[in-house]
Amino acid sequence: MGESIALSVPANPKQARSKKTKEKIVQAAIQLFRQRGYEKTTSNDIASEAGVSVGSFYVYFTDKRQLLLTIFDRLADELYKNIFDGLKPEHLFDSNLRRRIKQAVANTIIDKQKHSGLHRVVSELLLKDADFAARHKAVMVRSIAKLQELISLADKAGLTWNIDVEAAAFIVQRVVFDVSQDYVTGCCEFDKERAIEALADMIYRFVFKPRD
Amino acid sequence: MGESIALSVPANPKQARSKKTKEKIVQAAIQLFRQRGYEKTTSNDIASEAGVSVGSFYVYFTDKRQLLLTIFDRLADELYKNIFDGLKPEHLFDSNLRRRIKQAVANTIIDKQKHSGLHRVVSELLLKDADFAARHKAVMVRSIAKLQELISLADKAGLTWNIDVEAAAFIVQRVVFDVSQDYVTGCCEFDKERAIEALADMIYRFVFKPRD
Amino acid sequence: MGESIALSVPANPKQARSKKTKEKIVQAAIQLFRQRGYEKTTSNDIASEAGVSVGSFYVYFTDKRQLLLTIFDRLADELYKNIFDGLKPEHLFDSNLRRRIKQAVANTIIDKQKHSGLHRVVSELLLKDADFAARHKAVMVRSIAKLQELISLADKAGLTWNIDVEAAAFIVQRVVFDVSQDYVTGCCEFDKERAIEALADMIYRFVFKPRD
Amino acid sequence: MGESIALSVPANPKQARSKKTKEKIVQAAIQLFRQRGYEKTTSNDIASEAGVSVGSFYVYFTDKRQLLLTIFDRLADELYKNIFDGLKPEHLFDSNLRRRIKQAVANTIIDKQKHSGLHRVVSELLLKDADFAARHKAVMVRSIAKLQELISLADKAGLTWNIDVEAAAFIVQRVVFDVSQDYVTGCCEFDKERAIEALADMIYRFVFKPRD
DNA sequence: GATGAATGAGCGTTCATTCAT
DNA sequence: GATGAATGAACGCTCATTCAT
Repeated sequence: MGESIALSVPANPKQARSKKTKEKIVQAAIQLFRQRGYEKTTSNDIASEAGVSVGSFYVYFTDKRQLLLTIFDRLADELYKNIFDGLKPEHLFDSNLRRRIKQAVANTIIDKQKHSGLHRVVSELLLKDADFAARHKAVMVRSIAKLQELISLADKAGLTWNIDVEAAAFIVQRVVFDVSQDYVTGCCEFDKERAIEALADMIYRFVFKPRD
Repeated sequence: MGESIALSVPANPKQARSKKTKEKIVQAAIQLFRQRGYEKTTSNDIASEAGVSVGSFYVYFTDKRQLLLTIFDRLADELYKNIFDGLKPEHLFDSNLRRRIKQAVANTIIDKQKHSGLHRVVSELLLKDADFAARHKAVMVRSIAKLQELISLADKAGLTWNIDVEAAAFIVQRVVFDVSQDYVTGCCEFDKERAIEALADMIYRFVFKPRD
Repeated sequence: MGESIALSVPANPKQARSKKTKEKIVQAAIQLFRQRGYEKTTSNDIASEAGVSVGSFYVYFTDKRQLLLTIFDRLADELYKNIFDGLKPEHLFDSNLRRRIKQAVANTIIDKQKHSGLHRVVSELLLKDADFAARHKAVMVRSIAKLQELISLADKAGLTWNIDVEAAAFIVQRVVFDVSQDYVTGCCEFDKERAIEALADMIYRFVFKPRD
Repeated sequence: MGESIALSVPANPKQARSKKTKEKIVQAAIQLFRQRGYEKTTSNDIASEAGVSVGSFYVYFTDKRQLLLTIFDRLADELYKNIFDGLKPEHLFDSNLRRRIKQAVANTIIDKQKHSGLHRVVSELLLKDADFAARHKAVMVRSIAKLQELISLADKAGLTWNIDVEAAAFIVQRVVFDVSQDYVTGCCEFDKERAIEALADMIYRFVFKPRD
């Protein structure tokens, strides 16, 4: 068809080139950040790895930090969705709630690992960069609030132990995110499948009374 | 006694002065690391804060990194003791096991907070420095092994659910250390007392069957 | 007439377009130089302000410097005319010679102020660029020669004190150009009208004997 | 004498070395600024010319600009003194007032030439750096005020023409400083002695009525 | 001719480290 | 041992200029 020909000949070939270059830089950055961390990766390194000049780097990004800040927001959104899309209020009454919890835990770990290099780098900045820390905190607070909503519902439905709902939401969120992060930092190695199982068990037994 | 004489009149006054200088440097480093983090603290800053010359700094330490490595080892040992000194095999059969667990959790958080600045700094390096990462991992592995020993005992005594002992040890250790670390990085703020309570509950319910 | 046809239908429309593009660049350069000075105006800025590509900039000008050099020549010619068109040998015997002098002084100051931004920029380069300095010097020398011619005539006609004609020409030229430049650089602020009056008085009393 | 021995063995040889290094940098800066101007002289160039490392440059000066700012203040003070130390109110009634004026003019030119390279460089910055411009303006204003004081006195004593005292002070100051600056920028070359003579004549005839 | 993405030498600056005193 | 002036490699970043389209 004529249309497919039109698609294969982009309106503006220059913009396509730009996009490609930008992507080359992003990919090079991800790779180097993964290998060396944020600080030890220089903008010259990134450009060189991407096969472009330093000048090009600064055409597309104001600096190293801004590159990462942008990526961070994307990551955070994706992660949030991956976790909570499979964890709706109605699921609380499912017979397979436990499996759902396990799935949410697994999703968190899997998602973090998928972008392992970036999560490492982000956490490197979290400790030094107030902006990163603030954004990260906001994401955590949002997740905790979401969990609290769910647990609170379960609580009202008499599904849970007599617990401190706020504290439970806080702890559960921390526990899942932190262990996921551990798999990212590589600070410990334990069979992922068994760890997920244990984590899900722990959360389930902590919050919910045994059913039937 | 000869010993007390030796202590009050050091055989070598120079060595005493050395030790004092070294300690001044360490203390200055701790203070500055706490305030500014590792990267933003220069060796000149440390020397200047300690009231010694940069030259002296390099007499006692090969570099900034080695100084931190030393500090790290001290920290790790102290933390390990604080946690496990109150958690012996015999405690498993105590009626107040739960309180013991809570105490161990509290100890971890308190200890980390006591040296909050340093833990931050160490975690800054963990992500970039293989040596730090390795030492840190070793400490984690050691803690996990210790926990596994305890849980295994409990398991054999029929105190626990039918659980994956290894996975449980791993998860419990991660959970406690990570949440403690969260209080260090300031990534989230929740009333410590309630968090400790929740964490202890979670661990207890996860591992142990309800008693009578 | 053929001429009017030629004007309304240019032989080569491309050349007309070229000229227009070139002029757009020149105007953009003038505006930006005025606002930011020479160094702080990049060639990318100029092209962008002119609404053309950097590439086009380099089609019409070898570089930023050459652009300014062109502008400089225009400026210098215009200034020279403004001053000396009202100062002819025959005016020396006019009864209103003093008014003529005042007018020449005023013209110099007014002309410089009209292109104030550009004169600033030119003087920025004068100190660093030998070519600019040389051209500027040539203009000065030409002005001094013109003045010397006039003063020499007056001298021969017995209108002046017994003065060093060459030195007088030199000083008078410097004085007028320099004070004009002061109003350009904004290094001092004094009511222009009174300054012009004073300057004219000074020159008149210096060179000419009182008349009648 | 013991004292001379003490003097030849400075209390702190390190401070002497520092001072020497700093001076080497200043001298190198002056030389290079002279040759290439401010912008074209890099801090690396200065360090290299001074035979020290870039690091040393930044030990003694926060940056290139601060180096020049410091020097500027010194220059300005010295110049002010050189001019006005020989031009006191009482001199107005001297029979050799004209010689005094000539001397002040000569001092200005000579002083500027003595530090010719620096004055060039300062004037380079005057056009781009608000701080420099402001400081320079302040010096000019101070000089004009001083001159106005003198001319005003002469005016009250009936020594002058019926002139606009403020305008006269302004113009005289500008004229002298600007012509001096011309000798610094090298924008014109005329025998200095004759130029000074002419300038002094001009000022004298402009302000003062002929004396007997 | 016109475009604008790409270039890369070179800038100002920092700081871990050395070494003459 | 102690000092601190000196070092210089290496960083992040700019911008005049080129050249494939």
